[in-house]
Amino acid sequence: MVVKGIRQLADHLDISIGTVSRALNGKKDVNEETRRRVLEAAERLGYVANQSGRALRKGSTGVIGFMMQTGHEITGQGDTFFMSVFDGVQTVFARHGLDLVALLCSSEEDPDAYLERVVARGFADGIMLSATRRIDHRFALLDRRKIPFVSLGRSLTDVGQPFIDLDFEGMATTVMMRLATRGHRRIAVLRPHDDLNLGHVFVERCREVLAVHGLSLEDDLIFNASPNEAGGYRIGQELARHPNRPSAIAVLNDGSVTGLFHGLEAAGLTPGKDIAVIGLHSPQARYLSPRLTCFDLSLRDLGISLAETLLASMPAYATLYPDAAHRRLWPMTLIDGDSG
Amino acid sequence: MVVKGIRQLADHLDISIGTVSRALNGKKDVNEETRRRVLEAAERLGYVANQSGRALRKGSTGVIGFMMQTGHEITGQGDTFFMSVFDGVQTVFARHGLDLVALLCSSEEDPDAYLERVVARGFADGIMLSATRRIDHRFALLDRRKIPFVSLGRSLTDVGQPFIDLDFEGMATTVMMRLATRGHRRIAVLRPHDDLNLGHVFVERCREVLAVHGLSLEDDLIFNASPNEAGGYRIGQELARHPNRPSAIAVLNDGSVTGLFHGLEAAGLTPGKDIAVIGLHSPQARYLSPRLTCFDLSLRDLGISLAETLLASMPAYATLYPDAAHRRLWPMTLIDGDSG
DNA sequence: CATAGTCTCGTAAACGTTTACGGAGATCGA
DNA sequence: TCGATCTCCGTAAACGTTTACGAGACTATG
Repeated sequence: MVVKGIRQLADHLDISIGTVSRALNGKKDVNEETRRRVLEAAERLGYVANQSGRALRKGSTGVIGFMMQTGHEITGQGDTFFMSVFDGVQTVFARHGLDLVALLCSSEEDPDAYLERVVARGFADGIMLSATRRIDHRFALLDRRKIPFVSLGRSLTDVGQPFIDLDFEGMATTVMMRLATRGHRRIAVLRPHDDLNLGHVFVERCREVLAVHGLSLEDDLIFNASPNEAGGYRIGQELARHPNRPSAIAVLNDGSVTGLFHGLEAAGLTPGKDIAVIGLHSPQARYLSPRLTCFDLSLRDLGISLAETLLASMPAYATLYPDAAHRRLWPMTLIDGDSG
Repeated sequence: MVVKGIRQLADHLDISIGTVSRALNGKKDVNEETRRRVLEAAERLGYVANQSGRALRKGSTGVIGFMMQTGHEITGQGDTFFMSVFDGVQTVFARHGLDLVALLCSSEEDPDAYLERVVARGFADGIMLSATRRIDHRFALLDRRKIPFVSLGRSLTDVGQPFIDLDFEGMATTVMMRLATRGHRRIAVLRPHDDLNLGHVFVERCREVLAVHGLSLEDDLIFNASPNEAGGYRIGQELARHPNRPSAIAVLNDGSVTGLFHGLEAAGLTPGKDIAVIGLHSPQARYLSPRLTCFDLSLRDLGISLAETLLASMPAYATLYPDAAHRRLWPMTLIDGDSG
């Protein structure tokens, strides 16, 4: 048997709905014996408070939305990237009875309009943004709606909200120093869609680091490609027939590495020998040939930090996370491979 | 300026909230001029009906939940697999004002309890299941709660609900026939966690097909592994030192292929030469060395079909999809590669 | 015994929306 | 002119929950 409303549960117990509600919500002014009865009955009859009624009354939904865009391959993150981050986020949220859901915006719908709609509806108590663009209207939009949010990634158009981003500056420094000291003079960069912010941050820092070594990053060695295998393959081919071929390339597109290797090989070049390749973060790095030199980062921990940062900006939870990072660049450590 | 309730919007227009609501919802008994004014004002002031209030009154949320488990690598499908499916699902849902969200169940929470909680709360009007297990209590649970649902995958414990699953029988037939006629006598299978249903369906059909050729599938040639690179690597090593090594292997774990190749190579074996490898469906199939022989399937179309199937089982939409498939095995076509 | 305090519970209002119902005014036909 | 019909709109109830408020029954204290 399944009971449908608090009214039914209350009738069944011969108690008022007020007391039932208080018992279920752990309020103090309810007899322990009564509470036990209520809890037992709720468990046995499968009663769970209705989401809409509860949210309407409390003014909060207990839901946090992580916005993602389907179809489009835009982020450049690999297959299990988000699932690992989510797992970390959940660990934190579970402590507070919050639920994480992924808000899936179709490739046929305008992301800004989608987000505005979802937020205006009061669907979630907080929002997590990813795939942040250089010019990204979502920041101003969320700011106007006064909803707590955090972004996984930076933007030129942010509004002072908290964020966590990979430390692309640190990554650029590490990679360029390594390549320069190993004698590379012409270095290329492969980055995803130009609208995304991360590629710009990376390239900018690369230029600074290279300048110290008296080197520069040539414009014709900055490649954009879809963060998938086909994109990487195309660039591999392009590199091979480049009139003034670089001797190394830094790849921000995780999903492109396999394709890049293959594209190079198809053109007769051996990655790691004819051209050094350094990647960002690939779970399959150890299983490529040659083994990919790339970075290690704990995605689950990143998720935990992301969740804590968001909660710290929500009045109801702020005191619980007094020293959560407000804005943080997530450190990454290089792991040696055979590719560069 | 942003308006927060229908009351404010109504006051601003000097109209009753009833009329405003009717105007916004496209009811007929409202003057066209009035409707125009309401729509214009709502747009300008950024009013969108509150989710909780609307859902509470209407008894439906307009949300469909797709359940996924984070952390656990169990399905073997990556982010891009589901993102493609989601994109198809969305195209259908968008036509009806439905929203798809991914319900993310943490690896620390019991999936059955999680689903029960979400459904009992009335969070969604319909549910999509994936990563279906051989014995999967979620089917009975959803059946008991009388909520429309569809599963991407089969189970021994289903309850007659609609499903769509990959045609593992067809796949098994194609693969085994191909291998047998090419002279392979000892054939292995790599499948994900034993709890999942798909591996059993596949193996069963393999046995039947092989029997026709006077062959059998040896128990010690059926491998289980986590559907990731590490899992594949381990099996690669294991195959190499197998006392009676098979000459071919069918791999259901998409995420394991890279690792498998590497594991074999590390042990001195060349995939496609020393041992034939046929995969399931890998976006990077063309970019591996050797090129992976595997199957092609349109994930976006699968998503469309999945959505239509669900809607067909929901009273409110059933008449719109009179000939949606109730239970369907999704066809897959083999693409030649160099691996087997 | 009177009073104050404590514990427990019931009552009712409120959250924001949709919608059944009915009423006012306009139009129309006889 | 008078119903009848139609168009448009306002009123109020209902959805399921939480919670402020107050009341009744005890207990403690003097």
